[in-house]
Amino acid sequence: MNSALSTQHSTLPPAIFLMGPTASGKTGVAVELVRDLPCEIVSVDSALVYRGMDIGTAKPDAATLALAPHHLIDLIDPTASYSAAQFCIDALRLMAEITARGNIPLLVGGTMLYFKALLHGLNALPQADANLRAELDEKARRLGWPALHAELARLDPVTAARLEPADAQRIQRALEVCLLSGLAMSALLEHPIESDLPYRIIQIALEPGDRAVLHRRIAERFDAMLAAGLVDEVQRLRLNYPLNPSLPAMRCVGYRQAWQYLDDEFDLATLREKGIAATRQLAKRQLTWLRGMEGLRRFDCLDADLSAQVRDVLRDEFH
RNA sequence: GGCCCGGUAGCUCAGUCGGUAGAGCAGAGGACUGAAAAUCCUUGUGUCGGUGGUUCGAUUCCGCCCCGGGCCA
Repeated sequence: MNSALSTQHSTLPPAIFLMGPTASGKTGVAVELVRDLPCEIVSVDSALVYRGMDIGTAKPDAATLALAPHHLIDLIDPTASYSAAQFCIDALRLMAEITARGNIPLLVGGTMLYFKALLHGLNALPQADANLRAELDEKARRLGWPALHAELARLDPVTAARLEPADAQRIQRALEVCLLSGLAMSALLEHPIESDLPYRIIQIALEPGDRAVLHRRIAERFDAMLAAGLVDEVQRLRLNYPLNPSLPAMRCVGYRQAWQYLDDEFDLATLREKGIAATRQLAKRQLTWLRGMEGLRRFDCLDADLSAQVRDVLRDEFH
């Protein structure tokens, strides 16, 4: 049973999406595939882009990267920010380059918004404006986000209606789009997106058959991160960069909690507990994305022969 | 051994002047367009430690027992 995509667009070059929640074993599968197929890995992970954030992001180590190079890791300093739109630009460029070399792009990661944006495209919207965001933050500090939600209701009632008054991030973005473009974001979002990806995409999802086992893996991995020096890593980052806890990099799972621990907000046992809980919650959100996606080949990431199963399916696809 | 304080949701605890109980966290489900490992929404039945008694009715009052912690010996 071939997918509709593979039969309808058989003339297009192939690309593989390998998606899964944190701790599902994506990297292991990807490394196996690289040994077996002429693939190049493109990371689809909003946290792996940061230089110096290695332990807490479970970034593949040097030996693994030597065996299986990853594109789109270590792109920016933790003071900077990345975005879904920038990811799309970078990923499309890399996919074209990889294909031109005669290889298959293998996109691997857990940032489902990035996968979605790549697959379905993004509308033409103004990009983020740090100064405007700072102004809006300041205004929100004085008046509260519900007040800005009310302001949005005047500028863009359609968007305001679908956002909760407490959804600071989306209210801020919607106001930003309205103020920069002079148009309601909802109006801009009505334009059709031209986004036919010129690839025959094989989408693979890794999901745990038993959530409790994934939870155990998450706990073990977080303990390993602590043992490997996660707290020291964050301490080092704080010394080397002018960071603050509201930066996207320092909101990452594990980093946020280590930051609070270093600020004496709680003890080590609490850091562990909160770090593990935050990781579980991340995995849950990732699984919610996957559950709603269509056209995926789904695998139980807890199966012992997971890599072999995926490899066999891909071999069938390519022959 | 005696006295005191606890034992209520997975965890920390509140509460019921006697009418079978509710917060935070965790967990579960969901949303998702340039910060997305983000941001946000929904979701709380548990022999109220056990057992006798009083009572129309006990998780609540009384007795005994069990389990923690503390003080005195």
